[in-house]
Amino acid sequence: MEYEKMLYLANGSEMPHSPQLKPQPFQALTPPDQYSAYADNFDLSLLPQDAGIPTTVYQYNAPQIKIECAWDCPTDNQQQQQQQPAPAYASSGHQLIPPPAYPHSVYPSPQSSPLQSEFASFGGYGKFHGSYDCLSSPSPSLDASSIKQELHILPPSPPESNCETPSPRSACSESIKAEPLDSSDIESFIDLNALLQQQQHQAQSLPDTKPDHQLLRECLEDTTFQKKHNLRPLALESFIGGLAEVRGDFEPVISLALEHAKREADAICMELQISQDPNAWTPSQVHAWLRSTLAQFKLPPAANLELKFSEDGAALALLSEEEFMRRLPESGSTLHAQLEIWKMAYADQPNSQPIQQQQQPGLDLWPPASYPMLNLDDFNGDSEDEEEMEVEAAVAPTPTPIAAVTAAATPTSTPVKRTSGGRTGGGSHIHLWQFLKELLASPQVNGTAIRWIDRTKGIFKIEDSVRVAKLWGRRKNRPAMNYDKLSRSIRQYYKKGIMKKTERSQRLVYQFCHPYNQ
DNA sequence: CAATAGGAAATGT
DNA sequence: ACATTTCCTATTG
Repeated sequence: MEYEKMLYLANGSEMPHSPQLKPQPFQALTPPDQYSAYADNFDLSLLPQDAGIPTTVYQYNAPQIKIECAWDCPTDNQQQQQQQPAPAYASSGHQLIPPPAYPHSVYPSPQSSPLQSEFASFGGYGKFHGSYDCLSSPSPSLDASSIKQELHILPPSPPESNCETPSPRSACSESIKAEPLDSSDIESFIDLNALLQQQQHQAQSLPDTKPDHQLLRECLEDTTFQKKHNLRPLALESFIGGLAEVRGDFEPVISLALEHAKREADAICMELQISQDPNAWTPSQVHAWLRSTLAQFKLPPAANLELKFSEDGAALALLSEEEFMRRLPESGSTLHAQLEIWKMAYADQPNSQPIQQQQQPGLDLWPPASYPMLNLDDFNGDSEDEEEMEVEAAVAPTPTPIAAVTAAATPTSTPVKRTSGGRTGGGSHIHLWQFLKELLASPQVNGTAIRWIDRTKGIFKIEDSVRVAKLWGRRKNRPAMNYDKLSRSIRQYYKKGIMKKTERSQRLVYQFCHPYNQ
C-alpha cells in the first residue's frame, strides 16, 4: 500500500475577472482529434466565461490552499477510512474539496469549493510573487495573480524553478524555505513510498534523509493539517538546521498528515466504490461517477441518467464528446473531459490495475486497444536502467499526484470538433506542440514534469526533461525518445513559427508563438 | 555536464 | 510531403 500526499494551493471561488477575449485561431489550427481537446483547453481560464458551460479552470482570485492527496485505492483499511470521510475536516472551517472520486488523482474542485484562504500567506511562496519578469501581460486581472496562482497550483513544482534556476535540481532546490516539494514528481513518489514504508516498518531509522525533507516540509507547511488536528504549528525553521535531530518530534505529525490525507482519499475512493479504471466500471458505477462528477462541478443533476447512459465504463470511455453533449448539453463536455482525465491518469499508471475493484465480467477485453499507453512497460521493462523501472513502479500504483487543476478537463467553451471517442494513449499523429500543451493542461498526468511559466505568453518550462521525453516517447511509441531528440523537434518549431526562444533564454524554457499560445 | 543549436539523413504515416 | 526521429558536431552556461 503506497500512497502519497500532494499539497497544492488552489484558489478562490470565483473568476469573475474580465475574460480575455481572444480569437481562437488556435482552434482553427487544431486538428480534430481528441488530443486537441487538451490542446484547446490549455488556457481556457483565459477565455470568456461561457455561461452555462461549467469550467474547471483555474481560478485566480482569493488565493487559497487546497490539500489533496492521492494514492492507491488501498485494499486494506478501507473500512476505517470510510468511516471518516472528508467532512471530518470541515471542523476548523476548512473544508476540503468535495472528495474527488478518483483514488489516484484528485480532481479539481469546482469553482466554489469552500476553501480556506488564510493560507495565502503560506510560507516561502511570497518571494516568488515578484520574481517573474514576464508578468506584463494584457490581462491585468489575470497575469500576476494568475501566475502566482499557478505556482501554487502545480504542486510538486518548486517555486524556485521559476527563478533563474536552470534545473529543478540545481542549487536553488537547496533552499529549504520555499521548497515544498521536489520538482520531480517521480522523486516525490519514491520518497513518499519510502517514507511510508519506513514508517510502517521502522519508525525510528529513516535512512534517506534528503527525500524526507521534502515530505516533511510538505507536511509541515501544510498547516491545514495541523489546524484540523489542533496541533501546535511547528516552526519550520527548526527543521532547516538538522532534520535528523528533531525527527522524533515530528514523526507523529507526519503520521497524522499521511493518515489524514489517506483517509480522505480513501473515503472518496470508497464513496463511489469504483475502480480507478473507468473501463472497469459497471453501468451503475458509471452512473455514480457521473452523478458525483456533476455534483463536484456543481452541474445540474441530470435526469434520467440511467436512461441516458446505459453503457458500462468501457463503452462510456468510447463515447465522443459530441455524444456526451448530445445527451447532456449542459454538462456533457465537462463530463467527457473529466472522463478523459481519468482515462489518462489511469493509463499513465499501467501497473495500477487495482485488484480491489469488483471486476466486471467481460471488461478485460478493454485495455489493449484503447489504452496503448498501458504498454509503456514494454519499453521500460528492459533496456531501461533499474532506476527507471523503479520509478515506473513507484509511479504507477501511486497515482500521479493530481494537482487538482483540471485545466485539461475543462470543456472547451465552444462545442468542439473532436471526433474520436477519446482514447487516451494511442499513437496517433499528435504533434509535439499539441502534446506539450496537453501535458501542460493536465498536471494530473504529467505531474510537474512541465508547467506553465506564463500561460498568457505561452511560456512554459520543462522541469523534468527525462520524464517529458518519456511521456512523449510513449505517446508516439518511440521507446528511444529522449530529451535530446525531443528538444531537437522543438527546435524545428523555431523555424516553423510554432515556438520561439524566450527573450531571455533560459534553459528548458520555451515559448509558443502566437496562434499556438492561444 | 547538460542544454542549446542546427545540419543532414532516415523514418513512419 | 511532412513531421518528426535519429545522429552528430559545435557551442554555451
